[in-house]
Amino acid sequence: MMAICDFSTNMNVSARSHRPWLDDLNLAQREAVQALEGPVLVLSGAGTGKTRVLTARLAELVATDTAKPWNILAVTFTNKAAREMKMRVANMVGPMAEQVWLGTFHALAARMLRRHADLVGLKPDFTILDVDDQTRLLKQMIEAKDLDAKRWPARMLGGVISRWKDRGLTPDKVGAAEAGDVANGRIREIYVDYQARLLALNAVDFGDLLLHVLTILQTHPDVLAKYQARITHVMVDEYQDTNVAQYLWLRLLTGTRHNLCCVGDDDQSIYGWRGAEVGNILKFESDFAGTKTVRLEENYRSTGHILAAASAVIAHNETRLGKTLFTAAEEGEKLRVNGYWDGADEARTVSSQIERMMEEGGDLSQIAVLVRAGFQTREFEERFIAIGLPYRVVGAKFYERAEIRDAIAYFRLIAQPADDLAFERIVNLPKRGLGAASLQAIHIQARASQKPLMAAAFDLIETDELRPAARTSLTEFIRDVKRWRDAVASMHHADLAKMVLDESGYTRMWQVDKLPDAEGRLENLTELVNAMQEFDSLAGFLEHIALVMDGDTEAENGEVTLMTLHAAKGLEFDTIFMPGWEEGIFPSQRTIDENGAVGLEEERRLAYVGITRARKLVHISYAGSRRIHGQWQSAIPSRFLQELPSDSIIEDNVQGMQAMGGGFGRATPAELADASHFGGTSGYGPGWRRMAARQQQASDPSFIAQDSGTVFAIGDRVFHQKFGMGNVINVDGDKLEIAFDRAGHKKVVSGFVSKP
DNA sequence: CGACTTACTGTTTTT
DNA sequence: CAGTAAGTCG
Repeated sequence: MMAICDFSTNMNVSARSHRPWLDDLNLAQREAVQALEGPVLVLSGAGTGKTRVLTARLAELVATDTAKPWNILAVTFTNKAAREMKMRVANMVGPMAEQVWLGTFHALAARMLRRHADLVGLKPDFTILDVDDQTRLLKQMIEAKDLDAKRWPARMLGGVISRWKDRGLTPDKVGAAEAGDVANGRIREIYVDYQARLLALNAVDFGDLLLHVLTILQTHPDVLAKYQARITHVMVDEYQDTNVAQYLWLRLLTGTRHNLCCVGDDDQSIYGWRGAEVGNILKFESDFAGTKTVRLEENYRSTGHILAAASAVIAHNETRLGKTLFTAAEEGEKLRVNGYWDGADEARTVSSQIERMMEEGGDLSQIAVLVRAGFQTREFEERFIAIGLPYRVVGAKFYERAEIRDAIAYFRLIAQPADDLAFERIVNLPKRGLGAASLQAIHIQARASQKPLMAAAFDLIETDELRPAARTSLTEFIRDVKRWRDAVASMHHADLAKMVLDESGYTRMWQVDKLPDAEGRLENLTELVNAMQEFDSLAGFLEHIALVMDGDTEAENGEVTLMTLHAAKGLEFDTIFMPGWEEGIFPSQRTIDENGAVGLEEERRLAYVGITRARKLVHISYAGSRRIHGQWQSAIPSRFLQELPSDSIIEDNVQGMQAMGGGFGRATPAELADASHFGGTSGYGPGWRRMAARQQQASDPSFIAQDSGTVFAIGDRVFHQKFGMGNVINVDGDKLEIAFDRAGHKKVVSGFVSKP
């Protein structure tokens, strides 16, 4: 600690002083850390100490006085990564770290754009729209253009436009061929209008943050020159995930100096569908002459078998730069590969395995279940709830919940009077008797007077355009908003937020709501208000939520983590479970349909990412049949299973899977597709029989007899081993929905509760 | 205008 | 199956 303080006050001699971040680096890491000038590409495989290299290099730049902190631009993709880097650098070089331009692409771009907003026709207080706003805006345009909204859903068109923005294409740069026949060839026209509409709203979408800055840098040499003068050294994390716009942005800022250090792993590029361009990392060396390439190949995370498995799988990809991971660690346990009868069987067995690990003194927070798609978490959640296993789902996005977005719309309307989208969202929420007709009238007024909806509404209530009831209601609404707006200056924004939610009737709307999740929504609102305390202004808070969509993902102790493979990137656990390795699910059928071989390779990288998350133990599994969209379907084990090296895995076919003829390797797809293969020797009946039994139970809405003979009804007082006392608020088959006194609302299988 | 019914459609999602 | 979006009726 002393050394750090010392150092921060005495940095000029530091080049020769002890630099602790250089200790314990391996040769390759040290090489990367000390290559301070010119283009540097660090290819860092999973678990090779990438973050360490990045932060050490940043410290080294400052310590050797190669660059002043304020000359350094360090870019990450996630706020989490930015936060971590900031913290670690601060630990190394002290408070100077504050001076580094460090943040996510979007946060840095937003900062630049606010500074130069006028150059692209925006005001500095522009609103950052999220995908939802974007979609609603496009929907309006599609309707206005008389396009078939079914054939051309707003979400899809939004996707097309976003991909263009990812590639740095403003409407004028989109080629005719590019547009193809999307929206009957009118997609460019929509793009043009959409951009105009955003400008009129003084709003930008995520893609615009970068695109506008790009435009500014390209068309205003003076502005560009200022940035280039200030930024002498650039560092980029997760370079394999950059899109073309980000690449162009980096190129412009790097100027002719080319002091650019990019760290990434082409084998972990899993965001291609979101516009990430693996090509960026693949062509780095030819892009920047004289590139020094450093490969980090020593893995400090996983055992030999895990590494061997991951390497074998990823070796099946054609398009890669190629790295050979190695470790000094021992071989460790072989990967377990299990086949199960169906999804429920899989969830049940995985849960038991976790329970057993717990009994043997394992740590739940060191276990993660990684799935391909979000919907797959459900089966596990239900099982975890049933046996009372504590878990958390990563990626349940707090700020995307309807009630949070509604509340934020209120705040936005207060902070940004011209925010038409916010106005539309809440003008009739809670119901104020302002339906489609009233909104229509406001829209007409707004268009005629070229004013925002709020201002137009104000004009409208002076006329007798509206029906008396609507007029009174709207007058009241406007009066309220004005009053809240006046209170901004005199109140703390968190208090104001609470007041707004109460006075608008929004809180009451949920209080009187009888749906079981209403209570949870109210809790979320309270949490939102609490979260606002942390910020020093309403505007600051709104900027934060626009750019930071990750809620509190703080890992708590004693919980199994349940998440998608995408969400797992960058994390590590002792034990990883990867269920659902079946054709169609993983690799995803849709990715293959849409992107063919390229898509398949991205899926394979996902498998690589998943396996390499584990330090000690990997459990991979698949089910013989699965219910998808309510239909039972037989499944074929994933092709990735065959790519696992037989020396590093143990096929542990359990529970009646002997009928599979020795496992996934030898059974032909045709054999596997025939569900009867699974049924023969299994102790479980055929799927349809269990289904039928379940449906019969479910048909009686309020009562159900359990094995124990206990009958539960709505209103019953019950006891659960893990959650304590509660009241039954809903009965659905053998699933009870219970309002626990202390643990909140949970779904519980009736066998796990008893009447006191 | 709003409550209710029927049809449809289901990935991944750092910001 | 289950959640949503559009459509219909009072």
